[in-house]
Amino acid sequence: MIRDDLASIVDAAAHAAMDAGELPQVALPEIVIERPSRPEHGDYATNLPLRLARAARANPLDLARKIAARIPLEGALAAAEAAPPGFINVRLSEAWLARQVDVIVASGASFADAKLGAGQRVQVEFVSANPTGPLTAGNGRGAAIGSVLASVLEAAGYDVQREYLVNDAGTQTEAFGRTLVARYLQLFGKDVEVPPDGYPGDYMLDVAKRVKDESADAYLTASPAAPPPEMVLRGVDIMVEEIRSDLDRLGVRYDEWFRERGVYEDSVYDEAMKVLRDKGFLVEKEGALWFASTELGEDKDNVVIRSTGKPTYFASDIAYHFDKFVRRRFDRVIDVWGADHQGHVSRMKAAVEALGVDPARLHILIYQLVSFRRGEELVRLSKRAGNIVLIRDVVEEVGRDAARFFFLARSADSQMEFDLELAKRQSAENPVYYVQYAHARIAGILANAAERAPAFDDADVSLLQHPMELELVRKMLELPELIVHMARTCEPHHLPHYAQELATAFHAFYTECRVLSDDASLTKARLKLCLAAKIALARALALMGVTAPDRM
RNA sequence: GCGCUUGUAGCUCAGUGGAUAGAGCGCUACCCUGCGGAGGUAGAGGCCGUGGGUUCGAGUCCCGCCAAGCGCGCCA
Repeated sequence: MIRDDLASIVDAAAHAAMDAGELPQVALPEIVIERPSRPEHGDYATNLPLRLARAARANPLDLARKIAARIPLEGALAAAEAAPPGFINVRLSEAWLARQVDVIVASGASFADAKLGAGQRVQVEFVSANPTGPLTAGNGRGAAIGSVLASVLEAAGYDVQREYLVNDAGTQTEAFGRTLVARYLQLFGKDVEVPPDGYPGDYMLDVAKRVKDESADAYLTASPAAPPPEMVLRGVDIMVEEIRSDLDRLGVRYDEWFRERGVYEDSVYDEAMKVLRDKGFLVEKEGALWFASTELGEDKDNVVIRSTGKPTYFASDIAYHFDKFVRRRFDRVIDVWGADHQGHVSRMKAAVEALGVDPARLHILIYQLVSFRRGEELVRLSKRAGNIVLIRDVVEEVGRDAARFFFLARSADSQMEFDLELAKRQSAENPVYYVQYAHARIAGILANAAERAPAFDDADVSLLQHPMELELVRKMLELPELIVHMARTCEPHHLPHYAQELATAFHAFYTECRVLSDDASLTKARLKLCLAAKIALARALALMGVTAPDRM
């Protein structure tokens, strides 16, 4: 990648200047290559001279001149100029830029792939909402962030596994089971109330009906106080099917649906607890067993086994992470959690550390909650309230593509307000259509060309010299850099903005430069440029899980 | 009270310590006898919450304050 190459070129130039005695021998800081915001500052810039000035006790502009003079102008590089107060601005060769069209077309669907991950195994776990109800619209944000982050990591060269943790154990599952039994018995005309801590939503009636259809009166003697385990499991399975289909509507797929119950059945839990016990992290107080997280700098300890003898959710989460790191040996694990879980981040990291795993291998990505409104009316999100917005409703209202684009376009750190009415009303003005339109427009031109223009495999791309043509190429070349940046920072929200900029660059080119003309050579070159732009747009859209239509 | 996150254009939001802070929507004025006008061009609109500090340089880093969201269970 040109940006990384440039860093080593600058590094070499600085060393060459030192060896020549033009600047004192000092340790170089990390070479930062940035993209200047103003075009007259070139394609890339480095502030190395400014950072070096103090140690070298020299004028930064002077340093810039000396280092710039030693940057070889060959291949991709056309100019390296010192600029006050001490930048080196680098300009790419226009001939080289034009040649990249051939490179992009040749790489096809793998355009912008990077090797950052070097095949490391990464797990991205996201959504993992309790299977006690259908997914809420708020879960959609986690789904969009998690799935796109996974795709980005894949593009960056990681071996990625997408996982959903199904919480099929614990108190909430028990409440779900009690509700299921109550609803089931009601179907037989029995006078049984849904327990106060249960789930009153109508969907539980549907679950109960399915259980009744499948098992008839097999559970007629069951009591809400003691739900039959296999009945609860069947109910959970039905709920998971629903969740799976909700996610499918959003275009989200998983490699693994991991059952929380599994950590108890497969001795993972016992092993994880043994590790903690052996290391002295488990202490008994007040009749319960605690994880001594204070020893790792936490401000308080946390219960892992209740005085009733039952493990807490934290205990199974510890076992679950033991499974991820020790059993399944992922190099890195990324958990995508909603802000309501943010209080668990540091204790989870402490637990992982206590298990003997470097906590840096665990990245917990917190996204702020989404609030929904319809015009002026605020919509409360609670599975127990009737007024809930489901992800399937959002997808139905605004469409999968717009929903994903919208959820994705904001940084995970910022809260977002989703006005369903606005999203629906403005759907034609939604940026996602702008991007898709650019793709469809290119597809239209290429289809048109297939009929009345010659094949362009042998196009001479060196004819691409118009500023708009080169601007479009520059924008395409940002994608590989962006993928690496997003993979490093776990920030997929840059993708929608990039896609929009790329679409703008294409529209600008299209307005300025006629593609199909009497000039056969230029027509071929521009058709090839169009194809390259289509490839780049399609890749950006594919990473977002948004369709790239040929017509709309 | 303590912790995490946020505060940038009328609205929704971008902005890897750099050079004159950006986009979309909305608003104003333009551009169709040629490939898809779901397009393009131009303009108005900003004490980047606030007060200090670090730095050659701060929207970006540090501290205080104000405001908002979310946490602070032997729930998950």
